[in-house]
Amino acid sequence: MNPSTPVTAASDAVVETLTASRALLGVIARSLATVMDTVTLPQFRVLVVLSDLGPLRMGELSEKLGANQSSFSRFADRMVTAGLIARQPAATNRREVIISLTELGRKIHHAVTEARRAEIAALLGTLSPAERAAVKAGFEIFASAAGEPPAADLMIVGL
Amino acid sequence: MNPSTPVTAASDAVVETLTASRALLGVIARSLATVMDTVTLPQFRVLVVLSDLGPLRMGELSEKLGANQSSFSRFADRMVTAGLIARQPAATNRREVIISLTELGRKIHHAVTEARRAEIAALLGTLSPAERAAVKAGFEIFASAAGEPPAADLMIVGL
DNA sequence: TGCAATATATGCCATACTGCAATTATGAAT
DNA sequence: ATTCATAATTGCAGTATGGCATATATTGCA
Repeated sequence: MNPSTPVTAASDAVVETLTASRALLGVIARSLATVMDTVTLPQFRVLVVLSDLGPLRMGELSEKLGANQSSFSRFADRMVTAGLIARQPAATNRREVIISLTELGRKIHHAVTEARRAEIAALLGTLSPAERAAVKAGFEIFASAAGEPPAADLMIVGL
Repeated sequence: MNPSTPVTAASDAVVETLTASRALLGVIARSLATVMDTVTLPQFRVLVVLSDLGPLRMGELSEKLGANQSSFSRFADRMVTAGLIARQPAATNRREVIISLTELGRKIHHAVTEARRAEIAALLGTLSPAERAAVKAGFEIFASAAGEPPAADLMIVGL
């Protein structure tokens, strides 16, 4: 088969995509490394969800995380003890409990996000403007074709 | 600030990169979803290492995984019981134990890799040849700037 | 008021993973 | 041959996560 056929060009693109995905996974992993002595991966996932969606009821939160409600209650215990989240009774309903990020929880989430952003910025900074434009274009096309991953999918790997 | 200044162009590229990284994380997560009832994430990481490097001694393997040697011995117990890996005494040295993938272990690793490849191929298949070329170019530039992530980094997230 | 539904928490228990210290088996060296 | 070093395992103990069934508190409805 001729290396310049569309089929080969397509599988080349697959290979490049897989390679790039490993590189990005490295960035993600390193961004997490600094906080892994303070939070576990599942716990960090909670920080992400709360950061994205704001304070949530216990039930809603456990559902978003795909966790058993009773398991999550104890899971929350540990995170409260660690000072990452706070339980507060709902204003309107005394049997509901609202979970929100504490300052520490917010700070940890921010640190990870920022580390990720900074590493990518540094990396792109080493490129020429033309290269950077090519990266932006390629990623833009890919991301719009792939769409945002459902939250449930990301939960699988705890990120 | 004018939206067409280099600075803005650069941060646009950062945003696109972060968005694409989430999309790729979704692909990775989904590829793992099917096997998560058979292996845990740390266990899958072992399959990856053995698949990349071939059979290894207990000590080498535990070191590559950043795990305590005694912890890993029991970790291996579970994986042997699950039929994912096999212990064999080394040919040259009766005190060394070599760990290798079983058929099942190999099959699971392959299933994940293949699922990942297939989803990306399908995704890229929806693009025009020009778009696909742009993706390939962008990812190629990014990947070569980022380099392969150290194995230790990937271990952090268990992938 | 009494009863059903809802939201959370607890009792109980099981598994995965982890580390430190001590043990066993083997190999290497003097 | 005895001693030292190396490779792996095991005893012991602890944390994190998970689920099922049950209990408690509160709300809403009849």
